[in-house]
Amino acid sequence: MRRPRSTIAVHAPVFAALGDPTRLRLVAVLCAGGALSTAQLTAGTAITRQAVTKHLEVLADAGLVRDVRQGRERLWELEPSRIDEARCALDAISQQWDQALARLKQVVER
Amino acid sequence: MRRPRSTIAVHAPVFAALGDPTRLRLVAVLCAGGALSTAQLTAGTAITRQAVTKHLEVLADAGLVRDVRQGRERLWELEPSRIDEARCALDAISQQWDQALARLKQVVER
DNA sequence: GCTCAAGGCAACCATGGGGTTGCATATTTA
DNA sequence: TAAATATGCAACCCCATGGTTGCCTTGAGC
Repeated sequence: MRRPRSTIAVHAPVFAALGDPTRLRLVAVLCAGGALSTAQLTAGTAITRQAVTKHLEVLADAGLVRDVRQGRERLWELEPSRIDEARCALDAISQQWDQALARLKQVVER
Repeated sequence: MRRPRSTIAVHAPVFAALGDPTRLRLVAVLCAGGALSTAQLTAGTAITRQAVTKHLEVLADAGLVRDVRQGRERLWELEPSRIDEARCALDAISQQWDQALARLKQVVER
């Protein structure tokens, strides 16, 4: 329970940000739709604009999303650089799991 | 903001479970160490056994981990079937992000 | 049977997170 | 300029979550 401490400190906030249904949905929408304003992202949601704003800022703090001011609008888009880091984190865990699965199979089939 | 609702409902809890540093560390330890007892997982931690138990049960509720009683011990191990589902979720999001990245590059390089 | 170690259970606490309302501010646009 | 739109800010609420302590139960080993 020692080695991956730094890795964990980096990746846990990303998972935490993705761990809310509303935020995961926002990410999905931004994946599909490019840059959208706060109002656009609020439309079709059952919650308030302020609540959506809070969620978007959580995603921004996790580095998953970025906001650009344009006139009176605040446009939100995926953060490309951080997204790749997040992908690496996911891949790392996937590989760990692969190895664990391989070990389990060995044990079972022995 | 409509289509991926069911997918999201399934995957968000998994990310939420991984979104805590303590739990992410527990998963890493179990990846590396096979089945370990609650006491073993608590050793080396700054928190109480009961706290560790709560975290492990959160992971179990998310389907990431499973417990097996053995004598007076409670052994914890990764849940193979659910782990694969989680991997699929991660891959799905990775692909979404890949597509989003591709679109972004097209826009930038245009 | 006794003793010790591993857990279970329940109560309790503090904080943070998800949401809301109300009102002020800044841009468009007619 | 006036009206309408898109946000910002701050206070406030409620409850889930991460943690703790205290005490009881159960299995292992002598």
